[in-house]
Amino acid sequence: MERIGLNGLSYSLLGMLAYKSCTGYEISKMLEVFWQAKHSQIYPLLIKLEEEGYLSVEVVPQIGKPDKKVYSITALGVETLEKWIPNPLQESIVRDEFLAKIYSIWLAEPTTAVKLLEQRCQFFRHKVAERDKLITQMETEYGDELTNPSSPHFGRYLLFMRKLQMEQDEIDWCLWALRFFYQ
Amino acid sequence: MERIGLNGLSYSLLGMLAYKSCTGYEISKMLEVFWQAKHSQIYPLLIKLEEEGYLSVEVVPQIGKPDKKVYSITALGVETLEKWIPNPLQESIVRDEFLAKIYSIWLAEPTTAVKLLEQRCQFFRHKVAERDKLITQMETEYGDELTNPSSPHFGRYLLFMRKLQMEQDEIDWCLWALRFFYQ
DNA sequence: CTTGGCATGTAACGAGTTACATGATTTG
DNA sequence: CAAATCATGTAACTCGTTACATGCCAAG
Repeated sequence: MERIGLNGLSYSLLGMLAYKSCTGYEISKMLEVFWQAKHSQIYPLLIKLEEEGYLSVEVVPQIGKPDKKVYSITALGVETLEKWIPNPLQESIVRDEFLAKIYSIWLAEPTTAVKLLEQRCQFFRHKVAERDKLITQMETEYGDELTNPSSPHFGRYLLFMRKLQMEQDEIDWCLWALRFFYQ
Repeated sequence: MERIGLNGLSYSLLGMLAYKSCTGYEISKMLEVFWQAKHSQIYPLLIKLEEEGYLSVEVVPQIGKPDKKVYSITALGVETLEKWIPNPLQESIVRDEFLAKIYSIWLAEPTTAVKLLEQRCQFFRHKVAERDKLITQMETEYGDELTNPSSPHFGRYLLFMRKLQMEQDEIDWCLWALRFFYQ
């Protein structure tokens, strides 16, 4: 089963840049939503995608800061993205130490187990709060555009709502699991 | 930030073997729940963990099939697992091509977009059905043990319920997203 | 005056996938 | 008779992380 074309990270970068032009630095901050990668992987890949014609680059000199390289997607890049969407879906990759710990939680002291669950709950409460703020911002800024399937904001909106739901769900489950320790 | 001790996959293997002894082949089938890995990664790691004293191994000759190696966790293995649980949580790794496609979905034809969402929905319906069957099986087999925090079945139960919820949620979200294409 | 943010890159290493290799039994 | 299941392993490769490298500015 040979993988043709680009890899998942490349498509993610193209997708981000189709929404708007930005620097590698900005991408590395925003990419966390669906494909976390470190800058050491992103920068070389942007260079490669630019060399292959999927992206164009403009160097913006700055004072007091290093120059920045603003990448934009090319016509070839957009075409490549569009062709990728109907391709068969790869199974998603999830590697979650927390779930691994849950599997072994019967070995832990109840206090340790409770701490683990409460920690996770706390973590996701913060996530939900942040996400909520972002979504409200988007709603006031773009309104009806968000639910229009051909607006560039649509995909972003769907994704953010999905993440919010995931995070709220994680909290619900933690609270459900904690009940077994209090009775 | 140096990582001490074993890696996530190693702990996952120890966790599985703490529940019950099994072969690398069996592990590779069950591991999908929280840490997918191919047999080519699992077999060498089991050998390494055995050499380091976390596991013991018994070779079971078989007729008509290759001999199998049944691994069991040692006292050192259990101790190591127990110490790992209270350690600070690593952030979970999610790399999901589907979410990346959602981000770029505004570029696709509506029919392509709808197909993508329906495919995903279908895929998770199957998952839910399978998971449901497994959970019902566990419930009839182990009953109250499932909700007892010190039973070996407890972690497994929590995990399976979490996965079920995740899968049902994915369906709900797909249906929600599909609505924007029908009006 | 130190921590964090902005901004980009390379080198060495560890983690994970794909393909190669073998071989009997059962099921369609 | 082909495909799937059981069962284990190695080699070559790609992907991803950690650490190294640089340097200015703003805030506490």
